[in-house]
Amino acid sequence: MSIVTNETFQRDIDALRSVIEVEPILVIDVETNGLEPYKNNQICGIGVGQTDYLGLTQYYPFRHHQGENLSSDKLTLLIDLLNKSVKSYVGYNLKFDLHFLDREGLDVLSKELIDVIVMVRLMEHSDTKDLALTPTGKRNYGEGAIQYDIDTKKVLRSNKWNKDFSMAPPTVLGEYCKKDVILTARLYLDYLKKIIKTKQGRVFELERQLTKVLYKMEKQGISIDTDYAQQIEKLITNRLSEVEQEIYKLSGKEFNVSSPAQIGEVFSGIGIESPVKTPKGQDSWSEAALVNINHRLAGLIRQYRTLEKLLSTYIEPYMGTEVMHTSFCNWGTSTGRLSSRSPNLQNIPRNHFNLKERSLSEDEKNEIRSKISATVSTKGMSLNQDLSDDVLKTWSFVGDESYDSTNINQVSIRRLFIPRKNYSLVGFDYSQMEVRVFMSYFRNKTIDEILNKGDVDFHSEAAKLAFGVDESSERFKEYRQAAKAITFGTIYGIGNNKLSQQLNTTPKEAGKYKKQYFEGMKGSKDFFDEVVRTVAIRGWIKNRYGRKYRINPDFAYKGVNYLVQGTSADLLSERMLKVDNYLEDKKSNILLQVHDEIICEVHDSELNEIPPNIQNLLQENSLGIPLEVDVEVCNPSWATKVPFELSIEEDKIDWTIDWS
DNA sequence: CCTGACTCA
DNA sequence: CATTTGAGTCAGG
Repeated sequence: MSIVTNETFQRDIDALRSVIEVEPILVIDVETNGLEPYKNNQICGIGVGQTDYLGLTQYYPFRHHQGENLSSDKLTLLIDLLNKSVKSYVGYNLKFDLHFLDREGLDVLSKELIDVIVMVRLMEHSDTKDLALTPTGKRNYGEGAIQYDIDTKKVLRSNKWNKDFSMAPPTVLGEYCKKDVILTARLYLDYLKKIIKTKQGRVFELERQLTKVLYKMEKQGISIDTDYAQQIEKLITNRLSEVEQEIYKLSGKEFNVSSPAQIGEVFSGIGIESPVKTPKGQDSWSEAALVNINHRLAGLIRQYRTLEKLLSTYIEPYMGTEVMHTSFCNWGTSTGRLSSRSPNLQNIPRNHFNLKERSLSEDEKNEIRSKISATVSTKGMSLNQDLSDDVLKTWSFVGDESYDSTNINQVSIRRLFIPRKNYSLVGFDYSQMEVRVFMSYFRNKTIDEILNKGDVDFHSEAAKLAFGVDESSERFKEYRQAAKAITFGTIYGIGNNKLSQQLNTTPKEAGKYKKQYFEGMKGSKDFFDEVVRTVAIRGWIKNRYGRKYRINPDFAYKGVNYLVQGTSADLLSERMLKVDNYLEDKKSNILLQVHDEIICEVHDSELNEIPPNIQNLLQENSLGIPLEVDVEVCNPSWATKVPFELSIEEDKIDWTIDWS
């Protein structure tokens, strides 16, 4: 009997105390009334267990809407015991549970945190997407091991308790929670062995420490300018209905502009078919298709989609939110990158948007034409006709990174993100990180010369090496573009077909460019071939941090991408531990990570000292790759970036020096 | 190539 | 009828 009641509490907590005394490591899982610890959700009960899953498991119910809850003084007693005696917590997606427990007074930061889902990621096949507890249990131990989950979910649903688990009685939810604890413990022990056996101890240690750093970032959150959110919500809604009305007018009827099927009907009504097909052969109404339709309706639909997306993804979730807390997953990707959820703060638009259509000068039209062809070529499309003025005009809503806060017709999503009082947001951005890591895999004299040039344009250097041209050549820009496409194509593992689309040439021609590139970029071909050969033979490779990738030999080319992206990711994770350690006794904090950059809040009193030190910490690395980090101050918001400069305090200036 | 959020069907 | 699922689209790297 280990659904704890008021009557058995003393005996149960004594039993718990004695197992912690023997081994101060505890598996933990909380049940809650929702998924948002920083909004109104709370725990309704706490499950604990030994890592030996045949040992003790208990469920302490506190806030169920039916059945027997423990009195609140008992919650205090339990938390006190944990704070005093436990050294390590083990959990499945552990940060989630800890955010809730933190609010109940649990000491998190002085403990060792072990997230089993992170361990599972290190061992699973790279193609495995669903790492949730029950699918993982099923993969490892079969259907029987997770039957309890299926059964309980059925009960919860039939009673309509599935939206809010605290509606269920402790007898139902407690048993369920205990079984989750047991399954977590079993996975922990098994995966610990697997990680040791595959010699991934180092990368696991990195991930284990990273878990706490991410936890701190999530808890800190980032401040939102709620006034600005309200302001642009209104502006965008108004603009959206203007656009909507014009779409209805042009198409002669009202319809759901979000529905591709209905867009198809409207276009066929005015005798237009899409120049692009979906993989299934239907008419596509994607951006790449709409761009090629010389009709104002196409431009307005693009605009409508963008405005809708802004509202639903980037504005509504922020309304009335003073501080936004994301969740970083260090188990979400097959390469080892982080991902960010609810909300995703790693895909906030960089560019601003213009809400007012204006007539364009010839210069502006040409600017837009080149913007369109750039957009189109990166998506592998070609532009097959010139657009008339009324269509071109619909493009005036596309902005760039130069947000102007005084222009009331511009809106920027990054403008929502502001520093706390007495802080500045400072961005630290690796320049060409993945290219540098790629080159580091086949370092030789030629490559080292490029890597050590400092702030260099890699694509130009690659063009020079591969095609024997220099800046004086008339066609240098084309060659540079080709080199850039091949570098990224190789890193991403695209084929000649897709490469030829990006280069706007035939696959055969693309193959020729690629051959030239590999010959000029000494060592790159050997590296590429070696990766493909290894994956094809034995089905796995390891990156520079020892992270193992199990890859389907039919897609062996993916290996290069995994190595480059994964090594970059692990390198940044490793540096984040150093930065976190450095900031421990400071007022400043890391807030976000966006794959090749971190964003920190730096206290005014530390603004001269900290940015250069973080820059140095990020540039150092155990792989000896020459890395360049740009430091930019984001003031007054994330929308505006200015290169960092030391601010000189007047009393430190030596006025006796004659600068003339 | 690697993601996550939203919408429709 | 409510809920889940896959595809399509688009934001970031």
